[in-house]
Amino acid sequence: MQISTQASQVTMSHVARVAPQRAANPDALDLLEQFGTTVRLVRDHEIHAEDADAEYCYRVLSGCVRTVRLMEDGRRQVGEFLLAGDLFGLDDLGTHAFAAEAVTEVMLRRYPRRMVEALAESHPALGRRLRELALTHLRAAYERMVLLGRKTATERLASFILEMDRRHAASSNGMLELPMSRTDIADHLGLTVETVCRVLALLKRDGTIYVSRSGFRLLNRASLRDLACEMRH
Amino acid sequence: MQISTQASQVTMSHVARVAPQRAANPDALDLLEQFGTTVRLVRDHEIHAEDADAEYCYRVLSGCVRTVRLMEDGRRQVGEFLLAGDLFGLDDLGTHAFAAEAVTEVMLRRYPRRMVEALAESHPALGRRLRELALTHLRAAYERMVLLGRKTATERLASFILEMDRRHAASSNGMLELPMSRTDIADHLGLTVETVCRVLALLKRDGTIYVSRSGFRLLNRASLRDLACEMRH
DNA sequence: CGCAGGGTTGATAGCCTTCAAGGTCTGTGG
DNA sequence: CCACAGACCTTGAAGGCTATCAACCCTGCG
Repeated sequence: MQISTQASQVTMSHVARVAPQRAANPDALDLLEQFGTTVRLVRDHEIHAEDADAEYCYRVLSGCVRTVRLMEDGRRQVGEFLLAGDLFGLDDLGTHAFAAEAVTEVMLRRYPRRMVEALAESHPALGRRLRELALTHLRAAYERMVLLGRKTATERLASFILEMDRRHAASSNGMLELPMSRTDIADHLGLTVETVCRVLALLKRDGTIYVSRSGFRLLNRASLRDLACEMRH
Repeated sequence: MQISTQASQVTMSHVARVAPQRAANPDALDLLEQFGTTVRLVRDHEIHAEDADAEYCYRVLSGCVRTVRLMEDGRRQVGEFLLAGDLFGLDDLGTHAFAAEAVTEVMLRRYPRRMVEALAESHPALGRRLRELALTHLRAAYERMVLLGRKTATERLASFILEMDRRHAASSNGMLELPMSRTDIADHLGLTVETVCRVLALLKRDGTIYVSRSGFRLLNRASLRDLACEMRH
């Protein structure tokens, strides 16, 4: 295990919040902090396997994580990408439905599930927060069902780029840096690498986005929103 | 509104449980019962709209409900089918992400969300149960992402039939009666009606299932499971 | 410098959709 | 009781979107 566990000396200020909140109104999730351990993982390291007992849950401090489901014949579905501030490993009951892997080198804060559940028992606010979190994820999952079930390749890419732009608060100088490969994006959107490339080339030609190997620049948000076929947002 | 609200005289014995449990270990959800109202709705009646404030949640007593998302150009995604015993309307925070409609004539037990949330505050067991429920739905949602993102038409149908068979406890004489139309099934699986028909015809020719207008008979479960491409179950 | 892995582009194929038409069932009204 | 209308289902033919196969490019790194 190439995990470098550091002493649990992380103060609150170092920990990205799940949702930015007023300092006066601390997040119930902060309760977990005292039981957290910080770990650093190299690129492509498996954080937990499919079907593994859900011993821990995690918060991404930096870097990017993907959740993955592999079919016997090699077909792959990327459930989601987790960015700094995101929690994962809480959406499972006994065992994880998806594996989790480091897309880039990542720093994670790791919490024992057993401890989380115990805390939730004694702190109703935490229990409430956990349910709220599950419901937020559920809504995102339903949204993705529409994407996977009914949207075209172009619509999927447009939706994906907008979602990433929305989540990626820290986009330096208007550039949306995306750490995952084209293959990862394809497996997330139910497409192939080639289709992802072609659609990105189209959007680039249209002047809708600028595309480089590791990122995008959104040149025409209105056009993207039209393409994404979403009513809200 | 063609809702016939009946006096709240339903005793526990009339209410299907979400998950069958030992009578000695009552479900925390039973707490809601005293605040429930029974309503009967005709086929195709809208139970709640997309984006509607989530005022109520529901338990299906009999019949079938679908959750639906409509895109501007008419494309439709059926989120899920709810059968007797299933709860819905709890998976939303402020507003419903999908509309809900009666597939058949349905009897519903309706509970005010406000009351549910209040009860969850004072009864930790209920809060826990609600989170458990959300996580169960979340797992199902992730499973469906694999289906929509990576499975072929045949695999989708096989998975669907097996899922329905699993959930539809009361299948009289081995016949799996499905109340929803081919169009509903298609919109649930990200396919067209025609494809659903063709694949069903194939499975029938193979001798895997028997198909009639309103139901199926599973003749070869092993074959179906192979086709479904699921490791578990 | 050469290699390996990811990215891009082109040509072809295939699965599913679209369009079209006919079939079947059900409920309704004469 | 029967005829009819309409909705749903089924099947066929053609087309399109995306996948597959293949080749080449680019970049980072040993």
